[in-house]
Amino acid sequence: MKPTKTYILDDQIGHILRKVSQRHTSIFTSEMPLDLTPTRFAAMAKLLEQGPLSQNELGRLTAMDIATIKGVVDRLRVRKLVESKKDPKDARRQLIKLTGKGEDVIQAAIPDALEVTKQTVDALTKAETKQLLKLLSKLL
Amino acid sequence: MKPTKTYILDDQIGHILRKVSQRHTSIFTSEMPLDLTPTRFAAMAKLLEQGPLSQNELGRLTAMDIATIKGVVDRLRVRKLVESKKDPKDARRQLIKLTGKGEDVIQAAIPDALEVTKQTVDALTKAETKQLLKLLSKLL
DNA sequence: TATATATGATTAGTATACAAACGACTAGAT
DNA sequence: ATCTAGTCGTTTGTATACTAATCATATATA
Repeated sequence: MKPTKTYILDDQIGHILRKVSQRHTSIFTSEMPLDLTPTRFAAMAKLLEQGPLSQNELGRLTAMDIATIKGVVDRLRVRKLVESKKDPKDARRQLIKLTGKGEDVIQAAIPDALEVTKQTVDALTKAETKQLLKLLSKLL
Repeated sequence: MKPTKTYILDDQIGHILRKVSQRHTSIFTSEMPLDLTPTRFAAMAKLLEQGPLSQNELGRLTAMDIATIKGVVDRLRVRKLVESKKDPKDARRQLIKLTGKGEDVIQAAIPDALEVTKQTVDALTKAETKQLLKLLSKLL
């Protein structure tokens, strides 16, 4: 008789990753006083870091699919946090850049985001956090 | 003059978690030959583990919001992988259970899911994997 | 130059994910 | 017995996330 393989969902790395990500999102939502989601924040933080980028570039740098980044940029544009204009060098591209308001918002949000990171790894020592980041990075 | 805090997106635990989760989902999608998403698989695996459960219970055990688990169960029901009936003990509840087909499908999928887990942590030694799971579990 | 290939962006469709508001029902306290 | 607090489930709305199809534009190369 063929033995049934045991499969305990809660022991699987994928399920654990999902739950840890959920907790992070939850911390982000409760700690971020501005109307910013994790992805909207990520897009703006990357624009602050890198300056104007094409939409696809921004997506690649924030690990968002081209369809996903489009929605994120659209919602940021509605809120006047970013604006886009044609790239004079390449007619296919839309250059996305922070507005003045967008820059103010992201600057104001960064301390809160650092606090989110801090709270997320609250249960770990500094050494454990470093080790965790090292191990996770190996999985990319 | 107030110094601008540096914020490097790629160093933040939340962003790294998101990317690792994306990679896991991608492995799942390519390795799973059946028409199963990670959440559909998780719901069925938990039903196999625990037997019939109410919809809300199933959601809690799989870390899905009540609105999310509803959609997942609906889609599983359309595919005749689960069925629901009134709980005779509590008129509010719908008891969700695997169908015969559902049981066959989840049993067949388990080896593939174990392979997904294996590939996800491929870059780590056994000891590193154990350490990673331990650290992640502390964050829950 | 002509063409093949690659890249940028949009759209449609499916599937999570969560908040908020609602109605139905249970169980515990009084 | 009734009131109340909590639970179960649905629905609506917003926001990711990815696939596939499509179209426009660039670039490389034959």
